[in-house]
Amino acid sequence: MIDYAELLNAEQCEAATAKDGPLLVLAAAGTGKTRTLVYRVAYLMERGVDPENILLLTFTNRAANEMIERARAIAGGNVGALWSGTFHHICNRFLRRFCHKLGYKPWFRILDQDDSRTLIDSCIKECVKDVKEFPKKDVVGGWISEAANSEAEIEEVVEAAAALPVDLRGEAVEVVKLYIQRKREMEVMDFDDLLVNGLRLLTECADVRALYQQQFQHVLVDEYQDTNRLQAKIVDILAAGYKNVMAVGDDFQCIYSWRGADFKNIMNFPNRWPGCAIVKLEQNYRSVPEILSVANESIKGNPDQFQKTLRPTRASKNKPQVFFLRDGNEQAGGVLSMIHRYQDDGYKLRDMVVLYRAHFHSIELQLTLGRNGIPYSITSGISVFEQAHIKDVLALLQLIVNQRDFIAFTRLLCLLSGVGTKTSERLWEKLGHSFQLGDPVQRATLMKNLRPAALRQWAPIDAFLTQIYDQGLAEQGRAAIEGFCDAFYTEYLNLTYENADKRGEDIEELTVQIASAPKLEDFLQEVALLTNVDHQFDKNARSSEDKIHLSTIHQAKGLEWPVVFVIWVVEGMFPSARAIGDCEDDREERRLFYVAVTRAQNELVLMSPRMRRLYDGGVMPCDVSRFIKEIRPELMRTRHGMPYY
DNA sequence: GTTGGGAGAATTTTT
DNA sequence: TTCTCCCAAC
Repeated sequence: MIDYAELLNAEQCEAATAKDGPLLVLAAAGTGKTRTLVYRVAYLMERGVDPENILLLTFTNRAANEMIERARAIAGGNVGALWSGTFHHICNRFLRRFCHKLGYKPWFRILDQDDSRTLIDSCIKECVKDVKEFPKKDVVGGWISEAANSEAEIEEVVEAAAALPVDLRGEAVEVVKLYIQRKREMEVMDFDDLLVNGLRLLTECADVRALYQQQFQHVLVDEYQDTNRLQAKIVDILAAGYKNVMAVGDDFQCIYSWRGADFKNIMNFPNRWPGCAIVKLEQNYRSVPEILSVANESIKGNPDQFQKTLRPTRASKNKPQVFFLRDGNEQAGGVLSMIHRYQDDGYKLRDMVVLYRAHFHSIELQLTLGRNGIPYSITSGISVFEQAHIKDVLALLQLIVNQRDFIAFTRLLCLLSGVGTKTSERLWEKLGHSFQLGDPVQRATLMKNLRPAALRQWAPIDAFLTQIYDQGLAEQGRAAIEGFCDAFYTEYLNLTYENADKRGEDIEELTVQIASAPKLEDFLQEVALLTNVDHQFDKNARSSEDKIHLSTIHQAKGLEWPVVFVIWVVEGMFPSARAIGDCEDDREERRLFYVAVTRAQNELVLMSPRMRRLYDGGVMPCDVSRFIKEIRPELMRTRHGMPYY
């Protein structure tokens, strides 16, 4: 029997042991939100709820895994049987089982952003007369995603698009319709389709809806402030049966509205769920009072919020520091000397993090750290699984698993010199729109139609395919990758990339992961949904090396470190000029600043250079960020120039 | 049809 | 600086 009142504070305990019915937990930063959720799960299980009847929706897969592990430690048993993961992940799970009701095949593939943009590009080329004058694939992709996530018709979004001249609207709609058609033909879904179709399944198929409403006696949602319209609907439907829905979030930390997240979801939650109990968690266990003062003060100016004030529990320590520096290089030097100083104070590198608004803000710092032998890890912009060399290898596996995967086929064949998209299309026709790698007849057809140069490269691949299919090893993945690398890909890497060794290592790591996955098919289906955040922190947890971490603020969501640096706190970069645009709405940027500040436990260092060097060698002066100016000077220690060391 | 060179543009945040 | 796109040569 767990003594909740002993282990949790009064607020947390109230939330964790709340009686059935809708519940909104407003959990400010660092108030033990995860802890509360974990104990809620334990409490439900103690009360006899079967884990299979609990659904836990989280923002990253990593968060889900962490909660499961912690719950297992407390409640034991078969916690692993509970349903958990991101909305995309859970929808994927629904769809794998029931998508035939929407006319899909259960082996549909998930396109990652790169695949999806490539497909959009080919649609543009197909329907647009003057490609030069037409918006690029990323812009078009933005419309498509916006339409999906806000449940708008594509015509509306196109009409509202500022970047699009009126006379191109017709073509724009055509492009989007073709994209939708192509996805259907190829049996693929993009990220948004997972949510859209997941919701359709629940609204259009009464039996599926009833099944899951029956199953999920309790629905728990973490980071509810960052749900979008579709996600909120999904929650509402799933929880409609038992009405046991627990939404946990903090409107101060809504930082994904550009992706369709609408913090009105959390503001209106009590209206949508009458009789909803509300618990506020305001006792902060993470940060020293000096950091909380800065956090509270910085967020105060934003209107339309549930008023919450972080109450410190920790003893007083140092005030946050602000450094005004000359430029990015001096800033990097400043971070470096502060790192040394904190090491002298007994902090490890892994206790520290450097946060910034956008990935490219970290370039100088990476160089400086590298030159000075400070090991660092970084969650970069592209996911590990989105890098070209990984996708090349995965294409082979995808084709093994699904012989109709034209995207994978093209990717694979275009690796051969002398083969481009046209040739691959021609071959695909010749092969009858499918390519079974294990079929000697089809492979012979392929080889007959390859040019001599390409054929020379393909021959060793053919030989190794014969071998692994003879030995029945193809479906295992590991043998396939290793054979492919030996026969062709390692050499290709060496000829194509300077850092071929590093890429080779990535592939080896991938091989290990695939070998440890229960089923190749499942791994391939999930791989598009694994984020670099999931991957990065898994990897760090496994590694014993001591490294400082570099991250965007978005990716630092939900995490904490003893020492936090925030760099480039200057107007135009943070707040980002692009994010604010013309409408001068800086509320979300301010929330982002709040998130950055509240990651810190003991020490917070803000850095604000006076100028920025541009790529062409020019310089651009920078104003101090409004976020620094908004904080009363007496709350911080300020210094002009480099820190002493 | 493919490839590689050269010119040009441009730097948010991510499932 | 780095990536992307376009065009000209194979």
